[in-house]
Amino acid sequence: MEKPDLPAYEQVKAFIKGHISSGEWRPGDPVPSESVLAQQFAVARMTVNRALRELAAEGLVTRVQGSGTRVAELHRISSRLTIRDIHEEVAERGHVHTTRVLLVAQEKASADLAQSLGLQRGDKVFHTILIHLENGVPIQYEDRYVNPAAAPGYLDLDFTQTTPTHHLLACAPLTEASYSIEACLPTAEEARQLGIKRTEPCLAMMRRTVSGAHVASVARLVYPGTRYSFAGQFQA
Amino acid sequence: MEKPDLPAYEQVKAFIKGHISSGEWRPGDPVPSESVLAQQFAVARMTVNRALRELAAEGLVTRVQGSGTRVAELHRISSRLTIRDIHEEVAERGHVHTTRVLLVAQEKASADLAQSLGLQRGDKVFHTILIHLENGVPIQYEDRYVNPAAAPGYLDLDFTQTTPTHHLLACAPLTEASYSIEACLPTAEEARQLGIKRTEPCLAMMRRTVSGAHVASVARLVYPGTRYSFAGQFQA
DNA sequence: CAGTGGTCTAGACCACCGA
DNA sequence: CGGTGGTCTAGACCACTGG
Repeated sequence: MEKPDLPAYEQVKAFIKGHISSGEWRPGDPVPSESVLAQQFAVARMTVNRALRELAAEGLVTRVQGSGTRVAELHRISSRLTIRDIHEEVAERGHVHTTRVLLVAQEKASADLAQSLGLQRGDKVFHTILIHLENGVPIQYEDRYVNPAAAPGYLDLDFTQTTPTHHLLACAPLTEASYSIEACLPTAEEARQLGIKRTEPCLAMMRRTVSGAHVASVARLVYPGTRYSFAGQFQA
Repeated sequence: MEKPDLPAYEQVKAFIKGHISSGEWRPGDPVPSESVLAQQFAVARMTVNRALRELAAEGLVTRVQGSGTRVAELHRISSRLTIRDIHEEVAERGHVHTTRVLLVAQEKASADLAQSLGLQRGDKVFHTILIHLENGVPIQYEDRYVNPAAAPGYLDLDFTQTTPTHHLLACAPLTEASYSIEACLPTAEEARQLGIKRTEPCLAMMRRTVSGAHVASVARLVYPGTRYSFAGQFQA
């Protein structure tokens, strides 16, 4: 009795999922129409519609108006990669997060940086460099530029108490973000601050966040390869 | 006239999204109740319900039965990382994908491997090692173990014509997958086959796929850091 | 208790597809 | 053309929350 009274639309979903994951219905095969399923389960078509709509959103089936519903070609495994505030992430592991502040400054934007932030060359930008530690061990080197228009009070923060991410999310509502992850070797300075050898590979994430009309911030986050990994999973 | 007749539920979603991304409604603020919005837009409550349900699924609002709907704390930026068949990925860039086959063998599982695949130590497993090339340049070293129960005919494939991923998806419907990405240095053999120096950092993805009751496959995919990166983006 | 969201119904009209 | 999915309605009952 593990499913006392699953909602009807969940029962329909489970029915379809079962046939798909058992291999009985193969990619490309048609799924019974909404009206057929509605009769079969003795529920309203709207209920079946919700079930199929959610399965489509999950990528398990594809739907074409006028044509029908089919089992999706599962060639793209897609999973959510979640990027979180590092303080929360460490705290959730039951560990202690501390921050070492290396630089808090106002600078003039270089041509490249101005481009990234949507500013003019020479415009003022905020620049911080921090080391994040988990139980005293460095796990991230954070080199960040912030658009003053998005977070005017940024430089006045006490970064040992608040992470840049936390403040930026609070004061510049996030509308868009992009990132890329690659492998690299640390610079001399990064290696020194992270306490690793220059030959130790690292994960580098470049992240750019947009808030409304402004690019809020661009950051380069370097993680020692032996102390960090990105993980995720996918469930049908 | 860019939105001739957006569906009603989309209009409600747009209304809410607008207030959130403009910063007018801040994280934690209450969103008008379903009945209020239904009156305001002169639509049925079901329509508003769908709008709010989808916004909740997108992570923009949180809903608690009996309490209400609130603007979500946007502390987790979450985006879809899509894992795709490398052949498709290369083909989509308009490039040529080729494969170099280094090993196709049947082996006895070591204790560790048996554990990963859900088998007993000494059970037979299939093992392949391939190099994937994009326009003749090595971009991935694929070291894969396959559970014979999930893909009995695996060893008979011509891996210069079909990728393991492609065959596995076709013959063992995917129900679950997990992965982790980390930075590493290549082994001597990996470096040699990829044509890189042993000091060049790489991205390594460990991937484990499950099909129904079986673990179908575990693979280690090594990418030269200078030739590959994972990228994604998030849109509010 | 009144208000909220969670679910469901039995209809309906429409746009679209394929034969 | 008939069948499909896309959307919508005006009700309904329920479980849950908060004061």
